[in-house]
Amino acid sequence: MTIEEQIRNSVNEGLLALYEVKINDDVKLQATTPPHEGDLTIVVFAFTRFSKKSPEVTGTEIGEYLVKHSGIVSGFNVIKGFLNLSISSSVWMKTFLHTYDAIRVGRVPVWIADSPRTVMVEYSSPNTNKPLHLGHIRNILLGYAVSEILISAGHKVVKANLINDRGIHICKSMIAWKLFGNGETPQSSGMKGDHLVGKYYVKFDQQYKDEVGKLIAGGLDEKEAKNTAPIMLEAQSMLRKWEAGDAETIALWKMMNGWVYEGFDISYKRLGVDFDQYYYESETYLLGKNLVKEGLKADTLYQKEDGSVWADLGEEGFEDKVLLRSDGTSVYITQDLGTADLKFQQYDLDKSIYIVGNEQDHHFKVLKAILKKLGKTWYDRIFHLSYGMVNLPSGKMKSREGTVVDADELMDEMFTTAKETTTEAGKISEFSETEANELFTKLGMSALKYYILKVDPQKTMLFNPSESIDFNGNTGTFIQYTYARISSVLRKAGTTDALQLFRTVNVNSEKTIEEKEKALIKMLYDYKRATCDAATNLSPALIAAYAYDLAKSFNQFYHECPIADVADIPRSVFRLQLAESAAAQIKHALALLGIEVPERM
RNA sequence: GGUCCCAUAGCUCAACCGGACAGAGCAUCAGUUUUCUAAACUGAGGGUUCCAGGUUCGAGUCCUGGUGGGAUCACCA
Repeated sequence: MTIEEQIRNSVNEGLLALYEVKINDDVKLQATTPPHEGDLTIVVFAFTRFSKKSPEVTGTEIGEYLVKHSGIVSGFNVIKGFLNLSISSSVWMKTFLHTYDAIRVGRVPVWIADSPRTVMVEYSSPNTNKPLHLGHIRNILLGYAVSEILISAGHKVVKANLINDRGIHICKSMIAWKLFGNGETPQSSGMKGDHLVGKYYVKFDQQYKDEVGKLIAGGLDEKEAKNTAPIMLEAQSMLRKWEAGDAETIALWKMMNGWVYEGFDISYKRLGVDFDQYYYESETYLLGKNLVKEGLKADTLYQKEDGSVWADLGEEGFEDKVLLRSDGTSVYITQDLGTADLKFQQYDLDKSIYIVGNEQDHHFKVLKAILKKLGKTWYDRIFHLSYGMVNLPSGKMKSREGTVVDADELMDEMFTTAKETTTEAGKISEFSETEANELFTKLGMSALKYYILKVDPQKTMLFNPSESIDFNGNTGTFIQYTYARISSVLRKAGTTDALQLFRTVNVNSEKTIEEKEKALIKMLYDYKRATCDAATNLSPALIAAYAYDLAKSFNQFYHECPIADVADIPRSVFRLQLAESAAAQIKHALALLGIEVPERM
């Protein structure tokens, strides 16, 4: 039973004994805020209606009861309606020893869900016509971290990537390459495949603008010019050929997509993320059509005279939505209906999470409404994890204005900055080149990942390229530094005869503990709450906040308390165990965010 | 225009289910190293939580109305 549960039970008993009431809702418990003395605080306003006494008197009565009967409360004070409880230090010691028992054998105690679920997390989901950018990075890091958090809570997670590998936008880069590429390949140009294809996507846009401009100058109105520009007509013709299975077009498509996948794989590997299941839209885009046909047969959808098929969403408060064009082809949402269904056919999913930007909020509401209409009982298990955009100081990233922050370039820059900063610090002179490069990668990626993941997913965030990303303060690097520091202490203690027994000796739970030691124990204890909150809210930001608080708490402890001191072996044993626990939890928390720790830096 | 989201220190972000004097980091200023890694630690200054009402013992948080910003409402994806 946790400390909180014990307190709650005792309070309930106390209310029964003192005022003869049984309350149904949970007792409000919170950590005592610093200026006040105590560990946990109960807000007693809610109980005054039972006691018929002032908040102060009520608090005092409950406090007295808890000291007498709970077995873990050593003292209390009441300020206004707040009952501040001090928990016996032996209770804190016992929680720590319990934690350390697990850590000693390589397990970090985290929150585990009562019943494990099967969850799909779809993330990344790129188009195959351009390289990944900063927006994708937020998506990918969120998807990976959310998956890892759910896995650590005991759930079975399928990491999925739905690749948008077909459609008019893919044909645009294909036609531009065909017209202007002169057979250029990643090998011949030395360009990463996704960047090469992206180059032709840009080329298409330039050429298209050019042609539209000339047509307008030649007397056409804008709409007409846009519809009749030769390169656009060629792209459309290419899409028709693709859909008809034209061998030459398919070959070109396969070749160029292959380049893109090679490029993406490199980026994914650098980001340290992986997938269990790939879906390709070229293979799933027709599935939705069948659902629509069934819906039409069942009369849950309707057809207009021109042949187009619609969903009536009046009841849901939305406009009607077209699902099949009058020419019988499917639209974007139709494909999504199909893949949503496929996911549930393939896996027995309790939850299907989509990591997709908040610009698609409306799309997902409509998607669920249509699935409901089609009689898919699982429609409610779909969850859109809607995250905010990443903006620049100048505003939105725009590919046409060239303000997009490229993922690979950004990672390069992070590496370089890590290298410069580390070289300046001058602590790694004995590192081999390979070791040094590994370290720069760990530090650079950590700075980037933490910077993005510490922000509440839901919120729009700002990225300032000129200020780049910090390595001091509330950063991934700071947390890694704390880990490396602990490693250093443990390493040295491990080679000292008198101290190395910290790994085998047991600490007496009746030992007195100092303020910073207790603060650290409380932080360590808090990890279960943090992992619980992160898993239930699907928020890596909560893990980031925890990791930072833990690191800060350790640094304060480190500053004030000698850890490895041969003059006081029993004390050092305890502190080394504390340090080892902090290191293990930091490592675990960062791993949930996809961040690796260095042993030295 | 309809719908949805957002607004907290100069800047970037916190604040669990409505709880105490709204917290960190960066930046600014002042300190700490013969001692376990100073990428650290300690301290100072910095706030009408966009505005106006309301609910409540208590509101940054909930409700109503404004202001400002963003997204979305295609036989685009």
